[in-house]
Amino acid sequence: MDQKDYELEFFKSKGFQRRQCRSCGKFFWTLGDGDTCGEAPCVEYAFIGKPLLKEKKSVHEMRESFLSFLERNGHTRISRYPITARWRDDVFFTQASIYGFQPWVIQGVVEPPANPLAISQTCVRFNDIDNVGKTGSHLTMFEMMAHHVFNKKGKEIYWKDRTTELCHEFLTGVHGLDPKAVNYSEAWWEGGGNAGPCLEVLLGGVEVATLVFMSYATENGQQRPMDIQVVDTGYGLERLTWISQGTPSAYEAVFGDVLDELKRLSGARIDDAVLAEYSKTAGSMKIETAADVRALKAGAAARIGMDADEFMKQIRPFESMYVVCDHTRALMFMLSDGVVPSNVRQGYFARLLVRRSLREISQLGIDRKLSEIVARQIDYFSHDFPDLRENRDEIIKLVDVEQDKYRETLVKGRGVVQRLEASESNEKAISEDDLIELYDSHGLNPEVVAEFASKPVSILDDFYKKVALRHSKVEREESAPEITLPEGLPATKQRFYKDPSKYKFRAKVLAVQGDLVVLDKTYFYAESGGQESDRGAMKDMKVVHVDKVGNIVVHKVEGEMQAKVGKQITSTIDIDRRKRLQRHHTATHIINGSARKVLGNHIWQTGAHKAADIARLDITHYADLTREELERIELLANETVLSGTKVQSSFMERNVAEKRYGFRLYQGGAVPGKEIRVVRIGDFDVEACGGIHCKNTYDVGAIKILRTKRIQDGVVRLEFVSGMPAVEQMMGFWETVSEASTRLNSTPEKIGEAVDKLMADRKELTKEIDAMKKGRVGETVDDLVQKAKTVKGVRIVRHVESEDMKHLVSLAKELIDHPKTIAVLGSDESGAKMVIARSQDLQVDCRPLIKEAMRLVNGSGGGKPDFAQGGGQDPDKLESAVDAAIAMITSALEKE
RNA sequence: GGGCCGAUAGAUCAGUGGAAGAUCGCCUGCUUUGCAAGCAGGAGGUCAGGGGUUCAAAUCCCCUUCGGUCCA
Repeated sequence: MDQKDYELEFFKSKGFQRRQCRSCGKFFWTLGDGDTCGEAPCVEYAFIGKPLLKEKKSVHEMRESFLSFLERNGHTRISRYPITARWRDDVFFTQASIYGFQPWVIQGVVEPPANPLAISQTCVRFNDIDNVGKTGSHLTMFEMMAHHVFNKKGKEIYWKDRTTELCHEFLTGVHGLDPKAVNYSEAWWEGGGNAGPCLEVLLGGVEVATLVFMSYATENGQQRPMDIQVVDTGYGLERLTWISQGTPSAYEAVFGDVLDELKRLSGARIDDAVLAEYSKTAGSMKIETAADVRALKAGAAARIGMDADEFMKQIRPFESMYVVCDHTRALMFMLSDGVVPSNVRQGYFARLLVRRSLREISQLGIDRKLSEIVARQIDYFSHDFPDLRENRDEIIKLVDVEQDKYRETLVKGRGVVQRLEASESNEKAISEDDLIELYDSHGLNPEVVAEFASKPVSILDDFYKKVALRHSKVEREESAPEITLPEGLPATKQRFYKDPSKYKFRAKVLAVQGDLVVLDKTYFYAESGGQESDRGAMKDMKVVHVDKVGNIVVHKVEGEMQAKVGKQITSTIDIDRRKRLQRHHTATHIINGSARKVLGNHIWQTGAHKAADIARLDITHYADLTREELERIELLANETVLSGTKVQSSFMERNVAEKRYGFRLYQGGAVPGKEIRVVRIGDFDVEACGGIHCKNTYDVGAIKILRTKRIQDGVVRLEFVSGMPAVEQMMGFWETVSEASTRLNSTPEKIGEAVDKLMADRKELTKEIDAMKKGRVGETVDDLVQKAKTVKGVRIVRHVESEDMKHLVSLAKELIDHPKTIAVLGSDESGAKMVIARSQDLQVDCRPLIKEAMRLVNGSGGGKPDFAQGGGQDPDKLESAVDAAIAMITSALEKE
């Protein structure tokens, strides 16, 4: 950290002084005369009960005051990005306002939607989920308000001074904060491969904003200056709102109606002073285990001279209500933005929120569906987020489905716990290992297990740490090495949007690297958005693949290199392939639109792939598709094809497009940039998409859905074909069916009946065969008993035939029902098989006998003393093995 | 993406290498005015699929598929 980074003109001109916190040692800038930095734990919350801003604001008012203040100061207000960061593969959720601009805008690949801009970005973070409700300020979902500037060389807009000035003006000018009450502390920020100095804006014990000046990119542990210097601010909407109201906790300030409703339903009461005291202490402590929380609460209780148990009893329901408020708000935004609860990835976090909320609601004794509380959240927030109202029914449906799934898990879990208790050999209670297993494998947390168990269960404080130990960390696999191109190549001019029917063109070769060719312009479509690349020819070389590296198009060729840098070269595109890809891409949009119309507004694309011969689309949905739903989707898709609707692809201002079509645009993930390409199929489907499409739905020809598959909980994959492949598929089906029906001596229409008949016949035959076999055993038994030789009053039955083991066993069982009988049976079917069995009135141990006899056929055997089975490899020696066994039995009997 | 648990009759589940089981449900008969219940009998299985080990695999090992669950 370099002190010069923080010596701002703004500070000097206003008379700020640089001081060092006597408690934590941090340096900070201030107009006041305090000697601490101004953040807990160095100071206590100073605003509880005495708000620092001139007026109390709700979250709605605070957000609006921030955004309009920036608008007045030359910023363009843009809409929030979805909470699920579909445009990135390194994170699941939008965790900060800057996420919407990473990586492309920050790297300079695409232009920002506006510059400078103002935004209030919905974010979720799950790392502190255990602290939610307990600390008074932690939230899983929050809004990060921000002004961002992207400064290119020679086109600087503003940097540290103006940023800090805006912040200071917002707090003191707009909200009447005493200029002496705010400190700006020096810090260093790092994240997502970038770094830079930052100022933490500290106020009343709380950090209300961070002003980051992103300056460096970290590569291989080295820092180099970024091409674009980024102002990355982040203002905590909830914290500012809290400070403006001075309530005992942030939750009391943020959740308004919803919290009131929960208080009414639960009937819980608490003295504000108790809450305030708890909040003050909670804010200054790091919570790691359940024991920490207990110590914290005991401390707070002592300070207000209250009994610790009584304090806990009062606090507990409030913690539960805060958790429910926070979780349901986060859930509402996640579900609205297209997360479907699931057991993996993003969906898991939605599930987590639902299950945690349900447990707290049951703790509170509130007998309401979770969706009813979520509905209150929607009502409270939909004025500022109209898409919430639009998706209301879907959100509620998803919550209800998820609540049902948890109920099922609990029903199953109850059975597991009961069986576990029943199987415990002694009277021991459920062990710690059992608890971990039940949680990790069956989703039952210890509290739930304790409820199900008949005996008391002891729960350790470090339970969740023990669970974490079972999940060893695995190194992330490195992705394939990137293609390295010569420095300084200009962006390739991509011409296919302008003239998608141009299949032959000349262009200048800019670079050749191995089998890769870069041109100054191209009509080849590079693989992106799930659409495979074009193929074709470049002079006599085959173009086998086309990729985009940054904004440079790279053609991979096969054959002797004919491209020469600086020379023109002629290329042709494989027209048939291109047309198939176009059809499949347009068909994908049509299927997506059909699925949403049939299944509901929660349907989002979560993946797609368009090849020349088949396409697939993954959609978010909470259940398998029924046959009827599938048929309706396919029917609607084909009706849309036949409607002959124009497919319009055009570039639009991002803000205009969002205003007109909403977030639905971003099916394939948010597309950054000032201008986005919008593909619109009438009123049926509108998506931001860079792919090449048909001009009219007619051109798609036909769509045939081949199969659907639930690829994970919450995601359904549809595989389909369009155009000629659709016709080919249908012809193929027909051929298979008619051939099969011919073989069954039937017709395609009656093939079902024919199969039924065949199956019935088969079953009957199997039964008859079994019955016949059984009958024969009965016939043989008497015969064999008659013929048996007798040694000292014991019958020894000898029988060798060619039957399966099952037959030998049932024969032996019948034989030894006779008194004083030993059966020695052999079979040479698939190797040598043998059974030696005796009636209950004899003492001979059959096991050594069979072992010894089977040694002769290169095998072994065993079983019970009265019934032994064995076998070996040499059927030729079976007879002598049987004889050997009988000889052993005979000599044993004679010795007695 | 990773860890763990699991897949046996229509359902819920037993079954530690030697003939595939229980309970509920289903069918038939008896009983009853009818229903519930009871009694007697019966049907119902690719032990998820594929390899391997073994004389012998539902059972042990490997792979695949599917489900559940925890974590990222």
